[in-house]
Amino acid sequence: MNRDSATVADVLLPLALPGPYSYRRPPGLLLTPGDYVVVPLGPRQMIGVVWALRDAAPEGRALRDVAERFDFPPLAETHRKFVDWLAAYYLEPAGNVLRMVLRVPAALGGAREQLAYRASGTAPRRLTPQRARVLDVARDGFAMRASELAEAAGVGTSVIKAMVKDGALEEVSLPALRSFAEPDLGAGTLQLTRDQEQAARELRAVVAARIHKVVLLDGVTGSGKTEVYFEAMAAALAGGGQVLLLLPEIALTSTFLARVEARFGVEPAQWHSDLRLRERERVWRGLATGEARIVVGARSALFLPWKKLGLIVVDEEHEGAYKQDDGVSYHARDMAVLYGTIGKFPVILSSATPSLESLVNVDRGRYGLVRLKDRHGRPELPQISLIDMKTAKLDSGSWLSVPLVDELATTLAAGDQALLFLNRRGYAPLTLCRACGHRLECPNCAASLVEHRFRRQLMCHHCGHLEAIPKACPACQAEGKLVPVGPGIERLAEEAARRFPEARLAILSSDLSRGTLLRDALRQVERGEHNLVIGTQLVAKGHHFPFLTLVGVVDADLALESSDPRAGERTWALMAQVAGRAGRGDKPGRALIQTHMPDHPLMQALRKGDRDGYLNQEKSIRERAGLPPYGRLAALIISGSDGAETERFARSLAKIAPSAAGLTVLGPAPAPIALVRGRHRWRFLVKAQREVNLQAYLRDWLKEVKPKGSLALAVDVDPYSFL
DNA sequence: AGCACGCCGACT
DNA sequence: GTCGGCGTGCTC
Repeated sequence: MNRDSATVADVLLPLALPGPYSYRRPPGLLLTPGDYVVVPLGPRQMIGVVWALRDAAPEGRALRDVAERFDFPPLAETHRKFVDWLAAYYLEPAGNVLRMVLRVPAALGGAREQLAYRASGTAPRRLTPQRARVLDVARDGFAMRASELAEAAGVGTSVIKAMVKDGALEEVSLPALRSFAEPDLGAGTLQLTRDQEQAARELRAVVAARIHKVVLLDGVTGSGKTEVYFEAMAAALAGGGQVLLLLPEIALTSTFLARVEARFGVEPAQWHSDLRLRERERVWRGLATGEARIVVGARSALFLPWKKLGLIVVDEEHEGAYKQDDGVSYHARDMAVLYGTIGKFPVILSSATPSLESLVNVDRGRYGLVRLKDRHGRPELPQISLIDMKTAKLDSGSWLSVPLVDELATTLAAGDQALLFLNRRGYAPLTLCRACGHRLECPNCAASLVEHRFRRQLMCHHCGHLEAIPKACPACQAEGKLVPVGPGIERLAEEAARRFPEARLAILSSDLSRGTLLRDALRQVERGEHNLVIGTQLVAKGHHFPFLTLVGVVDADLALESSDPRAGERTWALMAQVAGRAGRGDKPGRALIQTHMPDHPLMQALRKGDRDGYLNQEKSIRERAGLPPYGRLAALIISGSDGAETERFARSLAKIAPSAAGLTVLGPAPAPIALVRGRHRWRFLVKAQREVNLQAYLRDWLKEVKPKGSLALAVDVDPYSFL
């Protein structure tokens, strides 16, 4: 395409439109695909990206002019393809995906010095409600730009201007954005074991070949995978590319970042949800210009405007948290692989408990495999013993069996650290009335309310609904008859404190509020300031507790009870990871697992440490059922505020489902939790053979469907959660 | 995502 | 009689 002669620019806007909109290129404005531009849309101006240039205008439509082009490096072609492919894969409008790229509003503004405002300490002459809100925001915050301040306070910028004039706000100029230093690849070269060196050599060779290839790096906790993929990162950086290290959000700790910094001699750019706006802006710009070379980030870092990515490492690749909604529901590991395919660069998937998907891709020869043994020659898992809860001694009102209590006592007496794992937040998952049997339920969801005793509230874990714990049963009005049923970690902590009054207890769950509180608590545990740790699954993820020698799993059956076909695989990973927390350099770890199903193949495999045996069995079950990774799935969720109407709509969809070879439509059926946030939910499951074009089928089926009123239809390609 | 247009309830 | 609630639909 001759760019100078092109008269029409197709501009993708960050909106759920069916495709790019066409604008006229004003003479004198040179454009190239990928340019960030401002275009008029209805009454307002919007930022978009030039997706294509053309010579001819479409028939019968008067085009409006591109208003402005930002003086900024264009979005790379690879990245634009990535947006298009991801959109097609998940049946999302491309504009919705672009929105995830353009999430940093001010980043295009320029690196110039910017004015910001903060409270001066003097009261304004007149204190209007608007001004009070601005002061509220400005007082405890950092200096903010006028627009940010206005938005945070919910006022117009004129209020800010007037307050500056009044002396209530003072003007400060924000320093220009800090620049990124060039990594020093020799800065922290690490002494590798022979095993690690061999693995690093293989990965370096893949990176040096500059081709697309996926390699699974499989090694137990403590085998030194991190040091090995650092070497691959160094090779990619040496080749001039940018590098992305993806981590589950929870594993993005300062400890981990410090390791990266030590190895590469520079502070890596980081990307996660707690980042301040200004830092976001800095990273976004740094990546687009190519100045920033390394990003350690959570899943949304994939959408940063990479100039030239040369390698993605996905740590903890099995982690289910990689599939979640950030506006668009995508699987970050799968999309990392897709990006590598488009950008023709390698992708490394690292895990101590690889996903079945990745292992099957290794079997098929599509992925390479690099396996690392434990540094100390220890087996993959610490010694695991099962406690059969059908026969074990258990005091009444207690959740810890006698053998587990004995082990805990021994461990604590020896001055070691122990961990009790229970994947359930709150005090009790269920509250019943002893008089009439009534169960306390969420008013918006078909789910029990969970008692949170520390907060003195009942909480719904599906919609966040909170209410006070009632004195009388809401059904029969009987007083003092409500009883908590079953344990959550708060109740477990109560028992632990009763049994071990001397222990220094730590309770870790996502209730600690995300972010800094939790990070602090984890650091205290790492330093050994607590000797008895009680936690939900977040303690299993990527944290190293150097003093821990005993792990007790209070209820291993919980995760197996779900209707999700990946339940077994997930439970294996969870148990292996929790158990893997135990043990340190000189002392072997031990894990005790309480279960009502000691004969279950999963439990037996855990006891024997037989990962491959268990996974082979799991593979054959999936293969026979045609489930992923041997077949493909998509879920269709129909929801609406009226139950009958929602069901009718779901059934009408079933009637128009086209029939196709190699593909089965199951449903509609009420979703496992049929009511969430006051919305009734029905679900289809589409099961297809691998070679069937599932997306094409879904597009064809749904092309003329327009949900009316409160009805909504959502498509989940490759579903992970079956809610 | 905004923003307008549009059709039904409570107010100066 | 109007103000305004948010459902529906459009924006090159």
